[in-house]
Amino acid sequence: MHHLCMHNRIALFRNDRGVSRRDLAEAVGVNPQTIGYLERGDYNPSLELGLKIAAYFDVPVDLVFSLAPFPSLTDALRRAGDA
Amino acid sequence: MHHLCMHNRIALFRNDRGVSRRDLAEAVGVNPQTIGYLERGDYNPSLELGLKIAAYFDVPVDLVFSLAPFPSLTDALRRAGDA
DNA sequence: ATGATGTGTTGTGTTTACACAACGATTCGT
DNA sequence: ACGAATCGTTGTGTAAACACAACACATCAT
Repeated sequence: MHHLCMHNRIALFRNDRGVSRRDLAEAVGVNPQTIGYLERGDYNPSLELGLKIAAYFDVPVDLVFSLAPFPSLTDALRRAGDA
Repeated sequence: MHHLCMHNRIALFRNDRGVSRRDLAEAVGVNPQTIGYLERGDYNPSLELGLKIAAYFDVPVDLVFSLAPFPSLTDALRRAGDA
């Protein structure tokens, strides 16, 4: 498959919730380095792993992963009325 | 990663919309056989492919893919009030 | 000062998601 | 009766998602 790049907010959610890579990795059943690979975009997760990660953060998948780039955090917060 | 099985309703949506494997494959940019492999659970899609398929059917990802088994169509329709 | 913890990265394997070609079976249009 | 389209399946090859070990660097607690 020719792949257009995949965007994710794993690091964002992880920092927000104060959980380490090791914690997340353990929770979803992968190697801690795998989380690192995902965060820096070195490779794209399987759908299964994507679903597990989203489930761990208790948000819908498309809040964590998207084919289109995510808006900046500033914009997202502004739009959420959290200013 | 140790994987618990992945469920999908690709064939269901495909039949419902009257689209062939070739059509879907073409739309999401994979080989037609790949769709067959996915439908019969021979392997699990990448997150990218999962997102593309859900986007093609214009539904959220978790309507097409789930880590837990889907309810029977009968139950789903009953719950939807389509009886 | 030292040890624990989190992060970033690199390297070597294994497994699996894909591509692509090929074939048989069924149904449908003509 | 014939061909076209869809489906189901099998086989071979490649690229990428993983596992796991290892190491450098920073921060923080003791």
